[in-house]
Amino acid sequence: MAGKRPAKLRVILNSDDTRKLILPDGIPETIEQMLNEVRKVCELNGNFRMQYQDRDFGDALVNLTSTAELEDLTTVKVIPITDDCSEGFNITASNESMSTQSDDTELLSSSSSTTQTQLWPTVFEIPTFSFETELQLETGNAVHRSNMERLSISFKLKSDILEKVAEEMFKYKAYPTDADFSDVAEALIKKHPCLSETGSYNGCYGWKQRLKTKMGNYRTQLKGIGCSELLVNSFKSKAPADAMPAKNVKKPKRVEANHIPDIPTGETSDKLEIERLSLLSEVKKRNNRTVIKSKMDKTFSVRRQEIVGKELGVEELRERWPALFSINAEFTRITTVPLQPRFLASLDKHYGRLMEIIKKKGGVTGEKTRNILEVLDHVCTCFAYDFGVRVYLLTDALR
DNA sequence: GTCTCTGGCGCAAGCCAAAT
DNA sequence: ATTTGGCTTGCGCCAGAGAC
Repeated sequence: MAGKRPAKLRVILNSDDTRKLILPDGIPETIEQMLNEVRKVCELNGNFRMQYQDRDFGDALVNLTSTAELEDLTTVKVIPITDDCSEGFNITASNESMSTQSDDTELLSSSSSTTQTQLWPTVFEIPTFSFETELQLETGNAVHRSNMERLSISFKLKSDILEKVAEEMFKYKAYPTDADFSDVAEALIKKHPCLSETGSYNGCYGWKQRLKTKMGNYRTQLKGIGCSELLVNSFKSKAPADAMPAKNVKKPKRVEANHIPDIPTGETSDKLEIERLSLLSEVKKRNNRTVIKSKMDKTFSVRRQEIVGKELGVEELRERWPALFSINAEFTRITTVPLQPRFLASLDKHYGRLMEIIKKKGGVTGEKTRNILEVLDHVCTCFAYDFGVRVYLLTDALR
């Protein structure tokens, strides 16, 4: 809100440099005046633009397009613009945590609440916390620099840190690995040394464990509000009527080629046959991944019964379960691991070639084919169970 | 106005089953 | 035996109601 009342703003230049900007004449009326004021007080050179913490979005940083958005005690952030129009921090430290992420990326990622659209970063960037938390961390870091004293962490502080970091991690992965958690915990301690802990070799083991717990709780929370890709993995989604429904659809162990799970409670072979028939038409529709995914999940048990019990041939199986032979859809269905398009394309190619060989000759053996099978088998072991069906069939066909 | 009680809610951590 | 992930538990915060 522009006005003539004196105002104070918190200006973030980088992680180690946050300043207080006093505006005796109030918040300027134009962006240009605002930029000049910051440039003068903070002694900045070069071009930059600004973002501010928007209360409407839980204090997330939003591009500043009008000074009317600002009020007394607002936190703003300076985003330098280099000559080639790309953004980077040439004012001070170039590795500042938020600097390399453009706000466009931030906006896109925050709007994508149910999918991980970005690859895990080489260097994980710790997000900006709430004003209160940042203030405490800033003070804590200053104390830590002078006497190595660690910050006493309140419940609220811990909670805010875990929440924001979990949100940031979720942008990349719903199920981060142990190594990912290590990366993030280390990044957290690196950015805020006052958070380091005694009792572990790198001072961040506790944070790693807390983040694991938080991520689990965060997933539960998201499931509660209907995050589809997490619901797929929950026990309840497999058989809602039972308290421990996972018992009803037993997952196969590794390399368990003859795995046959029971039909879930509340389902019958007839009902699942109807689902199978509807799948035949669903696979012909475009952009129908969600429906196919759901129906394929539902019919997993009967499918396995056919494959293992009835020993269907490849062609017959293809006719009955066409979705099983659509690699992209199937892979996306059975795994939450975001796969790179190149990787998928390569698998698609291998799989296509194998199918061609089998179709033309049947029972073909050979070194190349075996190598391809090895790749597929590895992928099946690493990523999925249902996909193993294909490897099982192909192995069978090549005998 | 303020103090106390209470119920609801959110959270981190504990627990347990399943997978490896 | 260890790890992983979902579900449960218990603690603490907070808002609202009621007593003084």
